[in-house]
Amino acid sequence: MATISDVAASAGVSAATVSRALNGKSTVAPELVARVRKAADELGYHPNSLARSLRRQETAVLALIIADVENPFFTAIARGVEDVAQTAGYSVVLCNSDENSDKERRYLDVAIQEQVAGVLLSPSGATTDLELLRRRGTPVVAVDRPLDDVDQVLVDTRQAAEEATCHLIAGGYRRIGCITGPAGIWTADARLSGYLRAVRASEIVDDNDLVRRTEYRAEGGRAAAMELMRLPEPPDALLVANSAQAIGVLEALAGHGARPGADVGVVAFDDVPWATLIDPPLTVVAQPAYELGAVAARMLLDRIASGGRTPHPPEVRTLEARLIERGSSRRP
Amino acid sequence: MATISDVAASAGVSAATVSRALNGKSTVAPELVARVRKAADELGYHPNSLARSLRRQETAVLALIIADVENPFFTAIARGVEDVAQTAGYSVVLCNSDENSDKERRYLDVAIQEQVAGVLLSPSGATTDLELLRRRGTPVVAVDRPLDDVDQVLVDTRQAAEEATCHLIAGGYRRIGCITGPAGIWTADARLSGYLRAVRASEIVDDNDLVRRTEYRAEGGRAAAMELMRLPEPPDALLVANSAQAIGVLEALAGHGARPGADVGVVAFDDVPWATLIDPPLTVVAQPAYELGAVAARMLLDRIASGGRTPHPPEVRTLEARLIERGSSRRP
DNA sequence: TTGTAGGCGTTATCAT
DNA sequence: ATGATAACGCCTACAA
Repeated sequence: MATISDVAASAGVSAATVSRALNGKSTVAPELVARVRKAADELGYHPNSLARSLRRQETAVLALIIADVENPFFTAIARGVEDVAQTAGYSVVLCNSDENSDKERRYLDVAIQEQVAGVLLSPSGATTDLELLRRRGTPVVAVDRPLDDVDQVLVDTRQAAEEATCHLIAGGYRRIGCITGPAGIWTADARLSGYLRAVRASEIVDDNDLVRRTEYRAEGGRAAAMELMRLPEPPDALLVANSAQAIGVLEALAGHGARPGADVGVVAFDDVPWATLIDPPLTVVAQPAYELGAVAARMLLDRIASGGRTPHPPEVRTLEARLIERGSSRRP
Repeated sequence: MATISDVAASAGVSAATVSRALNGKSTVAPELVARVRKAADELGYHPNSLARSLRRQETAVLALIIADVENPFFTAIARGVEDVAQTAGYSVVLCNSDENSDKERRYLDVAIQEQVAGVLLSPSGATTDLELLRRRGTPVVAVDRPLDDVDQVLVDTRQAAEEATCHLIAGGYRRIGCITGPAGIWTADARLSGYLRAVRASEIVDDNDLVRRTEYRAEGGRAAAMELMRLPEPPDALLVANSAQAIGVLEALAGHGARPGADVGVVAFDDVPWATLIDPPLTVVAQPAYELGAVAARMLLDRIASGGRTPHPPEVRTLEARLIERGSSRRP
């Protein structure tokens, strides 16, 4: 690996000049720039990013901490982040917090230790402590879930849940249940809140016992749906807050011989590729996941570029979700 | 951030002693070790990994280069890698090559430049050039797809394809088609080869025109299935090499009013969570993706630990896939 | 056993 | 505009 001094020697200048020429810093004679460029090319010189980072006290790496790598919603976010970061010359370290505050904290520690340039975080709990990052001046952007005093990119998920519930009501369903995520996870709370708002604004049954909170996994959805369907007065429709849960819910309904749409209306969050393969096809709330990641990455890069000079207060961008009506929320 | 000299000062020793004490290197007086530990704890000292890496010429980072982050098969691999790496104190940088040799090469460059400790790679083409990595002595492990002269963790995918095809033959299907990935991708070739082997060993129709190669995406699967179904003599069963393709295939079959199982037997690679949600449920070849990642990561860490002293020649581990028979490959 | 000193490759400061 | 020099934080000969 050629170093900066190799290039300097080859171009007949000092290492400092090479550095300046290659970084387009202060004014270097155009002729020297050309000579340096040529020498660097010939030697196949690439600056050692470790040394550079050590010196600059900052790496060209972003940390992306998400709750579940196996959830397509989050991988779509990751893709958005990656595409934007990539073109700006940044790498992305993907960290899987597993909806676990401890793991999340550990990854935040790693991020600090690795001196990443910025952190993208979808907080798993309410307990995220950003003090250390703040002290270092490392910018943070919250993705999909809010966080105090930092830039945020969210989905108007409450509005989406309300709309989805209204859609079920309009379809003639009257005992609508809600299966959402654990308390403390913002998206879970927001979806519940939107659901409640729609229910209460209408004449339909408002029964607390039709609400279930469970982890964002198939198993949770299955258990919740089974409980609800065993009720003396089971729901005639379900709003499901997450696609993994939806898998469990649909399995449970099948187990009960209840047909989506005809017997139990179903709307689930997140558009999944298999939504149209099942019968009837699944009505979903499609979230702009890729966009979420791309926008968040851009905000983070802006903060990084502005170098902690905080030229503007924390900003909140809210993207819209889109209801895609299919057979599972329609009586034949 | 406390540095090693802060700790040294606080413990009343030299920085060198702190380094040795904390790294458990050569013999340091037990009493001093204790004093250093205490000082380090009190100051919340964490070694600066940048400086350490610059000095050691190696980082505690693994690069994982996969073909598609949105494919659950690869995310499961990633999880396996991550879990193993994590417990060994390594971070993982996840890179998405998009089945694109250029992107792959770019990421390999990044890996070299970032001086990662090792690379896990599922090669997108046949053209992967490892010369630079080799020169640096960076160990490489191939995952899911082979690569010359390096450790490899593969699935016996040809065998699995053969078995799946035999299963279809045993089910009474006679014109079995095969939709596989692009030429040059090993898994695609191996699956085709297993399919051909089974077909040729039996008495059923062996027609080259029943084979289609297409990208590993839903769109590719859809197009291929449509073509096949429009044939004068369409297939009565399909072996599909990938779950994304399977989505397209199933959509195409539905479009043709062909029912999986009854009209067209279907077996697809990769067990997906929604396999049991569709009607009839999808017969799949379940690959041990998580295991694949975990085993590969362990092999890589072994190589790293042995520090290029190449104590053993390249090793190939082959894991078994499992056929899960469901309704889509059964005539009612 | 412990300390001293040099260097990993860059970049920023200070001269010139 | 350019060059010499120091420093980022750590590790490891080598010396004591």
